[in-house]
Amino acid sequence: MERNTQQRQAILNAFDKAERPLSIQEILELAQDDCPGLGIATIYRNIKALVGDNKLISVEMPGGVAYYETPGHKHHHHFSCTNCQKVFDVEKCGLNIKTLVPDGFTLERHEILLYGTCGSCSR
Amino acid sequence: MERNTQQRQAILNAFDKAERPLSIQEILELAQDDCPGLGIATIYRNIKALVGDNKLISVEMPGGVAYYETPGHKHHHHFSCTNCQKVFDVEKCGLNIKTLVPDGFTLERHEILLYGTCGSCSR
DNA sequence: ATAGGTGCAAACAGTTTGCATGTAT
DNA sequence: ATACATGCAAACTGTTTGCACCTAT
Repeated sequence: MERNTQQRQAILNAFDKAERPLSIQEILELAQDDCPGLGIATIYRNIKALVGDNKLISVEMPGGVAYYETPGHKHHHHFSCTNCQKVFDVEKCGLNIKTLVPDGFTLERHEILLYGTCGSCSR
Repeated sequence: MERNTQQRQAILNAFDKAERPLSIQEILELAQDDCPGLGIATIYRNIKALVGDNKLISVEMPGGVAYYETPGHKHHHHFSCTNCQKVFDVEKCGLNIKTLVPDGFTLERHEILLYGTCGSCSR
């Protein structure tokens, strides 16, 4: 992943436009606005390379759908709208997760998933 | 889902034996001990029916793999071992999740996923 | 006896890969 | 010029479905 192709630009631009975690399908649709004809295989290849380079982070949400977001945010979690299926960042954390870990287990990381309806869908 | 078939017995028995959330593949392997020749389609059909009847609950874990567990536990969360891939219940919760929800969003439920190594793999 | 369940194989959906062509350097 | 990236189509993997046969009731 070294060249600066139109396709790769369009993919990164999708994240700038959206400002929230995106699924593969969402990335495809947004990036095709900039780059018609962009193929799904190119999305998968670029996303995999970008995740490998730590230029994107994957957020695996239930339902078997992976979302991706740009790194550099501070520690945060995710809210999944059960109506529109969009995923949003939740900036706060501050919970004492360590109290949950069973004896003998070693905690590496944690994820908190919130489900409900987002601002637009709650109205 | 009304009949009490050998296959269905073997599937439910797998959960009794395991006492932890199981993936489709884990269910298949355990249930085939009791019922050789059991087909994967039967697992999917039974699991879907049992979840529909609230006789099983699905726990969607990252990586696109769904786990299933018996209901009736109190509110709890899950620990996923990054070494052996097994999923364990975490009985405690008691965190104040509501403080995380953004303004205008409506929270329906939450899931906390812990990742690390389990008791056996930490040794 | 018969409605519902099973196993197999085919169908599907999402993801990955091989290959000839295109393009950024 | 050339090595890397793309688009297409084929291959794969996990899940679902159609259908003839089987079995619990």
